[in-house]
Amino acid sequence: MAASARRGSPLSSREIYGEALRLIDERGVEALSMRKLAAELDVNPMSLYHHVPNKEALLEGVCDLVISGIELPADDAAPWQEQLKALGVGLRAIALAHPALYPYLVSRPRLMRHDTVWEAQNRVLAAAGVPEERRPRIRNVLFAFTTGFLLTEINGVFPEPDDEAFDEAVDLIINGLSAYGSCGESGA
Amino acid sequence: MAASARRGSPLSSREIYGEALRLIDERGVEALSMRKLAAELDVNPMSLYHHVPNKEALLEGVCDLVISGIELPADDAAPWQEQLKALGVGLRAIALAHPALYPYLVSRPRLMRHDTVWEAQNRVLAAAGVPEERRPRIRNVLFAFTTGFLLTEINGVFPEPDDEAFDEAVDLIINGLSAYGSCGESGA
DNA sequence: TCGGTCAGCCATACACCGTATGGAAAGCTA
DNA sequence: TAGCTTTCCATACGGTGTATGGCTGACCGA
Repeated sequence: MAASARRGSPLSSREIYGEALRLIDERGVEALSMRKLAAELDVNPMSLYHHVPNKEALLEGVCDLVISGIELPADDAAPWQEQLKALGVGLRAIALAHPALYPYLVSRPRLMRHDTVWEAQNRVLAAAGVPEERRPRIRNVLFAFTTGFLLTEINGVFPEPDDEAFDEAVDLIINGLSAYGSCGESGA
Repeated sequence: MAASARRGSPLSSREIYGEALRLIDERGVEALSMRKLAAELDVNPMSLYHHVPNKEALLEGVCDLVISGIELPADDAAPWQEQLKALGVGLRAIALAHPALYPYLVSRPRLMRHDTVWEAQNRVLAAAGVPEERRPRIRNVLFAFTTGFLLTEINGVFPEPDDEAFDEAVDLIINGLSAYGSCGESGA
């Protein structure tokens, strides 16, 4: 492996994705360019193309990097209302950690199809008493509501990052889901 | 007003916005460029800048154009559940009519602060029995959920445009809101 | 040790983008 | 007719993503 003329070690796609994420977090998605990224890595722009097919794939890789780092609380002992909230908090943490990337992140199916998120949300729905055959669709709705709320929050459409709005949103969903169970057999 | 060398009548910002919207609907937001737009209008690219300060403002104007065309059903006689659904249907119509623009549309405060939408949603919350002091925040949540669902649907994250998922989403919100009223004084 | 192979890197170039600048042309007012 | 304003356009600059093709140095079988 020919080392870069300017760097000691050769590039890796992991390193590229990491630096791209850093740039996005710092200056926004549209400020990211292959040239700037290459400069930041002390490398010729075209060198990136030996590890990443194009910019689209670069962003995809950055999304994967973030998604792979998701850690969701999985406390099956807790009542489903608390689990639901914990799930929301987990997703919100990602949104707040990478607000610039988040709109891009939720605009592709990757996050939605992520196993950890899928299973966690499905588990909550089961605990809430949602009949199995309705779970997939309701879980899609739940996902859409969650990311939609976070997007709106991130985009600054709310007056400001608003913890109370978040609580209100969680409550609204909890109340909504309660009706799907056997009419009131809630835990907590 | 000097007429264009190539066209009969002079440009107008309205005409520019309209054509831009057409291009966006046809080929997507990122396919829109000042040059292509000018070509479509049979005009020199720089001519656009006499009616629109920059591309950012162009998109803003396109959003305003779409928003100004919103027609929401305002049937106060109907039970709030039906009004809520009608509201959702109205917003969904915009999303489905301009799927390419929609993500851009909801990423800025314009739509959220739109009077017609604001008042209609607030009215529904009032009819649902939500206490007045909690209405603004809950209406923000409602807005976020609605646009979030539509965004997810538009982005093709769902298997396909899914009317049943939409119904499920509406039901979930209705159930959620019902808990805010006087515990069960629902119409219809 | 030698020669071949090849992954990794880079220089150049192309087409496209948004738009700053400044000048030409057409209409209105006086 | 003179001047002013509005509209339009030609040119140019610095940025973008990336196609193309050449270089270089590490590895490997002989």
